[in-house]
Parts: sequence; C-alpha cells; structure tokens
Amino acid sequence: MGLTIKQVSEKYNIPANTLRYYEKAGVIPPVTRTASGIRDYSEEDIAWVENAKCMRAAGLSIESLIEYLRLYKEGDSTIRERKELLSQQRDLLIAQKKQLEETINKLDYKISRYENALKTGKLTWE
Amino acid sequence: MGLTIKQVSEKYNIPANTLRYYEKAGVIPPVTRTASGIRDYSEEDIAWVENAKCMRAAGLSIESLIEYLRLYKEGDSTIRERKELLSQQRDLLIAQKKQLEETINKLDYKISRYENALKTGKLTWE
DNA sequence: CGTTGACTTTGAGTTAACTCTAAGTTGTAT
DNA sequence: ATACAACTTAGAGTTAACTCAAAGTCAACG
Repeated sequence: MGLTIKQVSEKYNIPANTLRYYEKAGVIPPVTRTASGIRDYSEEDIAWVENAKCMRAAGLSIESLIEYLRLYKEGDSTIRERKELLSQQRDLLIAQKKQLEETINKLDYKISRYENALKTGKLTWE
Repeated sequence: MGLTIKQVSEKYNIPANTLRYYEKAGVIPPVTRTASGIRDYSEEDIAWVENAKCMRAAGLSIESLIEYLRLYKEGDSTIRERKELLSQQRDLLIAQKKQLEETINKLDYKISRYENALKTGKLTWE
C-alpha cells in the first residue's frame, strides 16, 4: 500500500541506511511494517521523513529532532516545550541566515575584484 | 608589535589550538614570528584569520579555504581559478540560504500552530 | 638562579552524523 | 524448488573539523 524503503530512499535521495538510522535513533517514529516486518512507509511516515530532510538540510541537529519527537510522543502536555524548542531552532537559523548573507556579500566583493583584474590584467589593490 | 596568539584567540573567540591548526593545515599563511619564534600576528595575518572565521561560520569547508590559499600563493596566474572557486562557494551559499528560508517558513508555520493551540487549549488540526 | 606561565611541537582522541559490513531472512522470478 | 536480489539486524568504521595531552623550550620576575 505504502512505499518501500527503497522507494522513499529514491524519492527523497536519502540512503536507505540513513532512513533506518533515523528510525532507530528516534528522528522519525517507528515506520509502519508489513506482516513480515518489512518497512511500508505510510503518508504520515513519509511526512516525517520529508520534515527530517528539510530540517537537516537547514542544519538542525539530529539531537534536536530526536528531542522534538520525544516531546511529540508525550502528547499535548508538551506543546509549550515543543513550541520553545522550535522557536530556539528558528532563532539559530535566523542567525545563520544573517551570517550567510554577510559572507555572500564578502564573496561578491572579492569576485568582482577578480573579475576586474581579469579585464584590466591586474588587481586594482590588495 | 602585532598580537600574540592569545590576543587573537580572545579577539575572535577562536581557541589558540584552532589558530595553530589553521596555520599548519594551510587555511591561513604562516604567521609572522618574533626572533624567538613566537607567533606575532600582523594586521595582514589577522585579516586572514578574520576571513577564515567568516567563511567557516558560513559553512565553507576547510578544504576549500586551503585550496584558495594554495592558489593565492601561486600568484597572478591563478586569478581565474580563484574567481571560479569563490563563485562556486558563493553558489553553494546561495542555495543554502534558500534552504534556510524554506525551513524558517516551515518552522514559523509550526510555531504559529502551537501558539494557537496554547491560546485555544487544543491543536487546530494535525 | 629558580620557578612560573605562555609558548612550542607531534600526534592521539573526540564528536556528529552518517556509512558500511557481516551474517542472516524473505519474496519473487525461472 | 532454487537462486537471487532486497530486506533485516547489530555493530564497527569513516569523515570533517577540531580539541586535547604530553613533553619540551624560553623569557621574565622575585
């Protein structure tokens, strides 16, 4: 009915071993299994994978994802804590974004100097 | 005349060991030394440290910084290559920034859902 | 002149996040 | 039925980037 680990692996370009690792480590909840114990990813399972991929791509730690899932499993009593956790992570990403913009500007400046050097045949200053 | 390793370490909040590591690995050029061989960071040395810190904070690999310095040392004949290297790194950062923005949006959405849940006492949907 | 504290080097150890191996089981195609 | 690929697990190995330890040198202060 759902997707095999291989299909999920290909769809999201995440190695099957990494998907198993995420499950075992508690980054995503236990995946639905067939009668014979084979992983059979439901839409919900897939949504967790997609979320993990997105968060990891932005640099959130495995640890914070594990902590989030732990709180999630505990139910409604952890809503405030979960919100706090996400806010903290959001703040980290905002800071990262600022750093990134700063560095991109520096690179742009250096690149334009090199472009100028290539046109005129020499660096304008060092 | 210049700064000691400790002063640079404190000014940029980089452990002294890491400064030595950067120098040894070729992330920054060999630092000016006193007659007795002690590091005595000149303004130029410090500019390299500052640059390394900025690039690393944005996520550039040590390897790419080493490669850049290698080209830099070779002189003007590598200007095109250096420009290419910086452009590639810039493109990586642009992509990272996009990913970051996407993830921040997702987090903002989730956070607003939790805030709503905290006000109304329950999650509006799952 | 001795000791203190910052410096030096080489090289081993740590951490996060995978990534792979080995050994074994199962579903499917001939 | 039999072979073969894809699955399973536990656990060891890898990589990047530090991070620390050990052993030794050196300038300056009391």
